[in-house]
Amino acid sequence: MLNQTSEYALRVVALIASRPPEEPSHATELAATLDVPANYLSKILHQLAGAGVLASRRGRHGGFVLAKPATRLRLATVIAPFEDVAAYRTCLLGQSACNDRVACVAHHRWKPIAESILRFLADTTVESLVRSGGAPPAVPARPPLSRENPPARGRSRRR
Amino acid sequence: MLNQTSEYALRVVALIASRPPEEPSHATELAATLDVPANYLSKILHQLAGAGVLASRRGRHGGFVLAKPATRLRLATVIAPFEDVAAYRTCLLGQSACNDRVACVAHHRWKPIAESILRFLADTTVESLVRSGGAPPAVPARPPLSRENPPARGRSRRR
DNA sequence: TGTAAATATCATATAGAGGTGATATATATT
DNA sequence: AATATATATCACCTCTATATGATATTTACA
Repeated sequence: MLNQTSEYALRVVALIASRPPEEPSHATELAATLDVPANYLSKILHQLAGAGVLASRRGRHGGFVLAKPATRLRLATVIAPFEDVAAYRTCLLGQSACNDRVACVAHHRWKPIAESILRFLADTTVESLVRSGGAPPAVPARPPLSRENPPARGRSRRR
Repeated sequence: MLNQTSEYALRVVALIASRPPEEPSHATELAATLDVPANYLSKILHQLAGAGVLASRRGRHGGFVLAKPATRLRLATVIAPFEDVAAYRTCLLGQSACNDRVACVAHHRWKPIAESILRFLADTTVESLVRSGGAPPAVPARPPLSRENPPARGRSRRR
């Protein structure tokens, strides 16, 4: 779904966000914890610092911290340096001329899904991920797809 | 979203499906119509034939037709040879251990979206795309995002 | 002031996606 | 049987994501 680099970026930012901001995290330790190539992660961290997502400090007692509160960090912002997020707005079939007026054959069916992806990335904060951990959200503010997603007639007998 | 090859596959299958099945479509003509590299498309067509999506006939008056009715061709089937569709079921953060029990921090928020993508690919038929063309579905079963997407409250006074 | 500990940067490697070009093979028509 | 018109197949090319490894630079502290 996302490219590898974006995945690393999200994971490392979430990890940093889960730690007390007093002492910065070291690149090598982060890499070991996440089981990600250290040198590669270094460059990602550097790019995230350049993008204003992280702040870095060099030298002894250096490391990385969030550049701003996790409550104000959106997933889209974190992956923006590595991924063309806006591309999800575009045509499923990769056609340049595809919009509400001149649409590819999939446009009207695909659009709501593309929008839900974009909204997820644009609205979800790093804080909300870290806060809930792996647990289901305490207040499921949004009954996920209730009407857009009628009871799956026929083929899925879920449990 | 999809890789280039999958996009070509969907487009070419939709194009073939839009034509009378009596006379098969030629690879070179399809490539020209879709503005896709001819040699590359040839290989894709061949793979689609191998996958049972298309039927091919060699020699003069040869070409490609659908191997079964468009009503029974799902998008997921068309792209399956080129894309690991099941990967969308997996973790947004690429973590191998991520499911309802042991979840990554994004799992419970991401899951409904991943499922809507999978459902779209698994349920949508080639016929439904071709039938509607680029037009919005005749019966707009779904008022797009009225409630899920409230008027951007608050933080939007940026510039 | 020297040194250890950290980030920053440079140079290179590798595999796979996407693409090109040429040739082999099958088939309908003459 | 010959030929034109198709698909099938083979060999190769190029660029980018994903790394790997080494070195340079900054900083805190003994």
